[in-house]
Amino acid sequence: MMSFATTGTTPIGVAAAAAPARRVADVIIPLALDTAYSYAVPAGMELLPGAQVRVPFGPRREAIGVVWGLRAGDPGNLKQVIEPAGGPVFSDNLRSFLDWVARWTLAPRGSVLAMALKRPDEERGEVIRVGIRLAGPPPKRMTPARSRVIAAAEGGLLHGKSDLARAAGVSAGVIDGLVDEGTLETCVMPPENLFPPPDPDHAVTQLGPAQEAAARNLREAVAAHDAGAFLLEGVTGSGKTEVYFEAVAETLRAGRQSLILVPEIALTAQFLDRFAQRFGVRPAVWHSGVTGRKREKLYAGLASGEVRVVAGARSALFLPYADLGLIVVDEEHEAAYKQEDGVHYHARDMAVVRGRIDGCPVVLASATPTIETRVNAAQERYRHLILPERYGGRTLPAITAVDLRGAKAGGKSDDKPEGDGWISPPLAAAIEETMARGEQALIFLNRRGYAPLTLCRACGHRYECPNCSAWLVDHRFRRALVCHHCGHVARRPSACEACGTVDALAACGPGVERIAEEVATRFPGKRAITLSSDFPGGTERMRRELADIAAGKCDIVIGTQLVAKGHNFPGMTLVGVIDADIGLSSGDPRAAERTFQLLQQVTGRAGRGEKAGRALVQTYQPEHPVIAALISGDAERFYAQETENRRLAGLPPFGRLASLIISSRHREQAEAHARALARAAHAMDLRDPRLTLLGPAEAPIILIRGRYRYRLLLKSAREFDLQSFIRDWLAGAPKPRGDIRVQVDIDPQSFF
DNA sequence: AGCACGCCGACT
DNA sequence: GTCGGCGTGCTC
Repeated sequence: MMSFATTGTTPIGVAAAAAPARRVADVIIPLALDTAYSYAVPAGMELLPGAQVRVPFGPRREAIGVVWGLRAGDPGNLKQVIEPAGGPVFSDNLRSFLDWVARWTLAPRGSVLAMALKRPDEERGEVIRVGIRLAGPPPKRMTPARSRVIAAAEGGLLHGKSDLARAAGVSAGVIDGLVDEGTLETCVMPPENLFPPPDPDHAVTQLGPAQEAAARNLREAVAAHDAGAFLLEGVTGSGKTEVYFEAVAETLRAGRQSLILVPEIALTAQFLDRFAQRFGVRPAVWHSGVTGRKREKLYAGLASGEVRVVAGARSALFLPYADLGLIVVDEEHEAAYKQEDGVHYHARDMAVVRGRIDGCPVVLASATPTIETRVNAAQERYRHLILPERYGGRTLPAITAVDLRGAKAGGKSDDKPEGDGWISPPLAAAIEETMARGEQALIFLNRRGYAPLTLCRACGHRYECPNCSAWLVDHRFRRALVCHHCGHVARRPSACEACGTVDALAACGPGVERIAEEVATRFPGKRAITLSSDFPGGTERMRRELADIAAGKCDIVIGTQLVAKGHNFPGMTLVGVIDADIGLSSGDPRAAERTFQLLQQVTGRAGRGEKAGRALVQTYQPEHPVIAALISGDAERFYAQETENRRLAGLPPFGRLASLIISSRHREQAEAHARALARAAHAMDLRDPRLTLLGPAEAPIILIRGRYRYRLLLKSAREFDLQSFIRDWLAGAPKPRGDIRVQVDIDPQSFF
């Protein structure tokens, strides 16, 4: 059944000839396996290192893997490579990069390879596209629809059938009729060129002096194949995009490829059109939603080098480029660059590594760079390019705090919201004024649902998630209680589940739905819309609503962090923040920085258009460094303080944070193993103070996709090799029994 | 990730 | 007796 009988033995007829090279291929299979498996290379088979091969795997399976190395050696009774599998050859650079990522993330090499092997499912034949062109005399009976079609088909050019029908405003039936009459004829259209080459000199932009200086630096780095990272920092509207477009242009002139990494939500038509204005065509786009034939063609086009510029989400970083000459990471600070399932990696950092390995510059662009990137720039690991000015002298919105503490803390008591409302009198007045001027207002509250806590008025029972003991959030619109950690959904009961009292559920605290209710009663007749990630009707409907808002068809927008990024609302002149303190006490080491950036982004939504904007920020902690920095606009000082805090706490970028994720299908097992590891880590703290166990010993266990997960947080001094420590530790720790898995996330971005 | 092997409860 | 549930471990 297997080929053991013949492997290692030369077929009789060839035996007398010179001994054939005995070659062994070490192959990585794109499964969660770290080891390379060795296969005999049959005599006469041409194989290069990095080639894709079909190999037997297990008793009755085949797999497509990548040759990680070729060596001379005794094939013994190894199985044989079945055949080369076509597709791009993975270059030495790419394999080194994938190895590096696997080592860094402690992920199996096969899992990392799988991210680069987005293999087309099947080689499918070219679809024949039917074209239509004008061929004969006008039809005997002319109708208005028919004349429109003929007018649209004028000039003898080829038209796609559906395109032509759309252009003429008729159905395909009219065209079929004209084909039958002989006026039109069908023919085979040449395959569509999906990726027309961008033209570096299509529409050269006039740059300001600071932009020009930055662009010159980037052009030189591209031309010199200078493998280094740049931080390109500039406030919104300072022209960062134009500057890195110049680096893309230079890469195009050199005939090499550019990768522009963009957070997936920012891959909008707006961004692509901006590229098209500069380069004549839209860039190729890669993200999880690009599927089927388009994905296959793009994959092949990148590997052949034919596709010159790709704009992609983080997964685009792992593709087999033929000749990568530039990587741009736009909006470097975006948390979307962190992959938190499967292989845990941060695309921004991996981009810098790929640039090193491939020998090309990496540009990190942001208006609000993260602390780690700022420090890398300050320590001159990254070169720092600054665009200090906003285009056209437009000003940033004026931000004021609304002190909610009331009289006892010295604030003005009349600033507190009345009764059971959440909108304070100053904010309400500001909304009134904005409405009176016919402008738009945005009310921001980063909390989905109606109320974050539900309890029974009769017995005080709190509704908690049965899986992870987090509070269940009241979603009145969906008539459900929802766990925001694990997604558990329960019907909203009418009687208390503890004491049975009917209609005694009390909602505590505000969520966006509750604010929407308050807006509806306080501003009757105003058109209001609530935007959050559980918006009913999906992305398509959301997109339409956003377009309506931009067109001014809405007076008041109530939203979660969804409204903070990406979308531009030109008519928005007021932003009200209901609770700026959310997130400040979350225990997340990045809480302050995160909150600051979020509030900066959302208040920055005011006054993007013609008219100046302002923002009112409701808070119980007006003196908190985050709020104070936001009000004063002194971001630099805030970052300096926050950097110092991190240094004192030994957190990134001055140390490393890692979380061990322990997961099992059985809650008790996950708990027991996590406790054992925590004890081991604690013992390690005492022996080696460079490594510390952080966070609450009793972290919640949460259920994600059928597995209970526990997160153990560690920090270590920068020079301490956390990865090798964890590897050794896992090797020495009592073997996890059962279905327990341990994963590692270096520099995790979020903590519950 | 599959797929086989194996160890327990339910059935012709 | 053996069919099949899924828990466990291996794949050059």
